Amino acid sequence: MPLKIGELAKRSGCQVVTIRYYEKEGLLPPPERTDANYRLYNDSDVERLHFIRRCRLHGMNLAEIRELLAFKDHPTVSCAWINELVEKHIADVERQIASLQHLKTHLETLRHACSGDRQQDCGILDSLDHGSPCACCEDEHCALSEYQKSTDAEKKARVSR
Amino acid sequence: MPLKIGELAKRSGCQVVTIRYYEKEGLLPPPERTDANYRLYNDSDVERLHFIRRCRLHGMNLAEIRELLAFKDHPTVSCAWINELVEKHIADVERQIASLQHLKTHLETLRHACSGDRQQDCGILDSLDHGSPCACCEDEHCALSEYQKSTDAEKKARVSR
DNA sequence: CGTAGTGTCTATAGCGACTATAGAGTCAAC
DNA sequence: GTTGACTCTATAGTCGCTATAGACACTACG
Repeated sequence: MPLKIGELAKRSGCQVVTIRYYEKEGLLPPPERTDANYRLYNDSDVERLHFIRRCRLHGMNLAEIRELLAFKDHPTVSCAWINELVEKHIADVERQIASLQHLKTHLETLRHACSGDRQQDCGILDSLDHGSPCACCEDEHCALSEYQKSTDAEKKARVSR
Repeated sequence: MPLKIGELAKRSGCQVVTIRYYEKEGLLPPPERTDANYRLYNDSDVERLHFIRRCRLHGMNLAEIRELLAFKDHPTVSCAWINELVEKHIADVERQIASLQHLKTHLETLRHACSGDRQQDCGILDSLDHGSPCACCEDEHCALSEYQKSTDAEKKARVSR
């Protein structure tokens, strides 16, 4: 018994609009329709959507998922590249963690820079104004500025809600 | 001696278009102009832009930076809320780190799921198809799905390049 | 039978912080 | 005078959704 889009949304934990969006983006095939033009999904659609959501949870972007789906549909070559994809994501995640940990030490330095309750000469503002965030940031290879650069890749592999 | 926009970009490490964007967004005041309508920046603009970039590096979004700048320009109230802002960012960053570390364990499980070199029955694809990513994700409070939710806030405080 | 409430449809615009592109003007050096 | 680097404005694109508007479909209740 086929599902309407709302039921599929409930089962997959994503929103109705997101399902339609995946269809528009070519990740889900155009489903059958009722006489009233309502979308009808079958078991293979349910599985495909779950696959997509799992991939998103693993930080993959839609282009990568499209590739994986194409391979699933027509596994013509070796899957070695999938290993590489996963390795790449692990490396990405490690880089993000390192950057965030560094960022955290910076923020903690900031936190102790001001006692609060001041109308002027707030130590935090001073620090944001003049201080280099920490000694390591004096040189070119500050992890915090690396963090900036890393976010492009990061942005592309983001899951929201 | 005032700077043209390209020189300011070099000094601040951000791009020309980004500077114009900050002006459009009201973070930088409209600068003076040459007869040829080129923007001219003075020392206080340089400082202000550095302040903005440092804040961005600390993961603050443009709305927060606008608030900080307004306070810097007219420090009429206590700066206690700045401490709160920093605390909030630390908590955010901690949440992001936890989510990413969890994501990493998931990806590492995936990595060992397939030896590669297969045309069919790739273990990684199987795992993405059917497996729940890890035992902890069987219940409702999986950190990985928390990761999904956290990214809204995260997205708002992102620095790219 | 009407109607209220929910679900679905399409199309379009908005989010955040930029980034890219087009087409035109400016300036310095050769 | 012409090449190349720089600047200007205005507009559209990025990513993965999310929100909105206006219309149609379906079900339950009186």
